Amino acid sequence: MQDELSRRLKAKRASSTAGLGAAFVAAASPKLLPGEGRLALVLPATVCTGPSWNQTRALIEQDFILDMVIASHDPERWNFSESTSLSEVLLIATRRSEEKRQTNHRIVHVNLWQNPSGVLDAHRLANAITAVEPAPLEKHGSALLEVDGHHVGELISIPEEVYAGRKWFGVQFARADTLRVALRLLIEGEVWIPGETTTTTIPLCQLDQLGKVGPDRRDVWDGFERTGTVTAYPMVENHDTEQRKRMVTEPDKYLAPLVEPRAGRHLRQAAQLWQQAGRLLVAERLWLETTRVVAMHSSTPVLSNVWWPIKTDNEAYDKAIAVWLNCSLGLLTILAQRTTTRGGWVAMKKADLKELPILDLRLLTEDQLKSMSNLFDEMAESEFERLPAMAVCPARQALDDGIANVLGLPDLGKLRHLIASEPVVSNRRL
DNA sequence: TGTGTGCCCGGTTACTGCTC
DNA sequence: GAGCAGTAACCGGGCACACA
Repeated sequence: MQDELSRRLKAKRASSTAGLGAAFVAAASPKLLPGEGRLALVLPATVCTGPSWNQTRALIEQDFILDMVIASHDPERWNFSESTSLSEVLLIATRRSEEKRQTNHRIVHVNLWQNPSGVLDAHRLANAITAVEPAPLEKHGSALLEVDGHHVGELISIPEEVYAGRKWFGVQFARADTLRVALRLLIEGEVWIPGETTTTTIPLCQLDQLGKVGPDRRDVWDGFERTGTVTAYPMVENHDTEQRKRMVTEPDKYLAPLVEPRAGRHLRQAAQLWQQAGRLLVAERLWLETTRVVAMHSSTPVLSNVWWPIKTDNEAYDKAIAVWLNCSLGLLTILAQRTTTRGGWVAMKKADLKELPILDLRLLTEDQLKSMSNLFDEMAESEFERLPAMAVCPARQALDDGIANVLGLPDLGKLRHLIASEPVVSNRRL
């Protein structure tokens, strides 16, 4: 794995846009001390936000200290390299001896709302970065980047220890306040709405503590073939966002177990795969701009080609989790945990889904759990707007209000607006 | 032609059970 | 317990296809 990452890192470094990286390194990174060296890397966002994020960081931190992470939230250009259109992240790190490492090191995140299009623009932006003191994560306020009278991004600094055992959440949101809401929820279990002085604590746990995530689409393909004929193995097929508007779904296809393995493949035992079928479904890959629901509930256990089936031992849990993941707080956790491929084209990897922080239903009162389940039943047939319209979507508002009522939370309207206007969701510049 | 969605190749890594 | 083999679990990403 390390060898593979080394190869990919070197390949990526060689193909990166030298002008942008050089400009940032020259103007925007901290001054070097004698004996120190500097490294600028452009990496695919999948490397920083996907399941291999920890190996990537370990590789860099063998000899370097990460100083700055620059991410583009510009829908017109998610990339820094000329050779790709996929989302990328620019890292600036310093080779520093062990004794010179600071104990209170902070990583500066630069989240660009407009990605500079050339070397001269990059220089001006880099100079602007040096002129702005990053806003600390722990405090309020924004450190806006201004070039030619236009705000083109934000700086926020995050203590290194916040990232212990966690992926680089700092690249996931364009604005500091959205990031603060997400991190306070994920790390502290605190629901905080920007502008409010109080917070509400809710119990969270990992998704795999409440249910088991089922087989991926490859496994299903290696054990079954799809058919319109009724079999003992129902499935939910595809993710047409014009069809998937509700939290409730029914099987719409069937699976027939393979007798022989597909060419060049091992046969997966259908019975074994079927043991992992679930009533709860969570989107495996999605376009944030078009998607309406990220989790659904089926009346019977199913497998799927584009949804993760999740098997719990409690149908009330299935319904409550579907409600939670589709409300603004659940969506925020999905966005934070996502693997970015290109802008709003994102994936929920199995490893990330298992660790996804969700409401710990085991710690709710019986009445609260019943209310969550009832909320699902009441809203099962409601149609949701696409995520960019979630701020004005009556169904999403009703869902948020219902959750807030059950858990004693403040109004989540401001959070809906924040999420809906994130460029990765709206596909529009801030 | 671009966007959105789905298919599936060609693997690697993790896990498990067996033998010594 | 170490080493090994077979199997299960999992993945990146290129490409196909429908449709506007």
